[in-house]
Amino acid sequence: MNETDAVRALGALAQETRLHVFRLLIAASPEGLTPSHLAQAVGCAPTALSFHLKELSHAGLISSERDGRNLIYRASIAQMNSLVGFLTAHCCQGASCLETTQLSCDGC
Amino acid sequence: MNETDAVRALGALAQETRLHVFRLLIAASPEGLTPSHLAQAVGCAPTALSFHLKELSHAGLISSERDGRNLIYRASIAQMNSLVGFLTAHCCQGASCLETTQLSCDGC
DNA sequence: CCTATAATTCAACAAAACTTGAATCATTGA
DNA sequence: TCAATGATTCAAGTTTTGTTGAATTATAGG
Repeated sequence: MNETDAVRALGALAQETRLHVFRLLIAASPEGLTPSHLAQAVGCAPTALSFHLKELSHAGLISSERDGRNLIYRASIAQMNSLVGFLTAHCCQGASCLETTQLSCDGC
Repeated sequence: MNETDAVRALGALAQETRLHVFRLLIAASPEGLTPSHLAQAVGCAPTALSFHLKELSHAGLISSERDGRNLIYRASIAQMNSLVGFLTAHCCQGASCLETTQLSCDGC
């Protein structure tokens, strides 16, 4: 994760609908959710949801897989860990800070 | 930290100049840096820097203190910890995830 | 093959964020 | 008190984001 990737990831999360979607996907890990389910859960039009899913996906924070007529979106825990690591690195020049550990999930 | 606060904090960090500034302030914790120093370090006009510092400040990610003619800006480690905690909460419904620890600094 | 469902893409518009230069405020020191 | 320095505010214009409805792609099932 570099500064450019971090800005993109942060920008992807810095929007009410997208943050809501992402947190639903985090909570629904590792099964994932379909766009129809997400659209209903966050109360937004399918077109708008697609736009937001693309933003999250482009930032590497979610991925998708087709299952028949449905798509299944899942949160990318690894990317989230990279982002958190990037944000908390080098505090106090490393002199007096404990580093954070990362999320470690069965099946994520 | 709630969803609204998180969107504001993420939005504050989701911009190249501001992320750069914030990371400089994290690395310079707990001493902090002046706007002149930051403007020179990130290569931006004083007016633009003021705008960005206000965004970060409004999001609670930094704070400032006057020292003569200078202001000294510092990163707010506590707010950063809250944000990271909010982002990583409820993964896998808590079923199979290790939580992250927080930054713990002497003097931050 | 045709229809229905799930989801996306596209183009147009509306809203929010960013940059710039000029003006203003606060502090220091002559 | 006046000039100089550090920093912010304001108003403008530009750019980037987000929303909407219509059209399009992909898949399943009759």
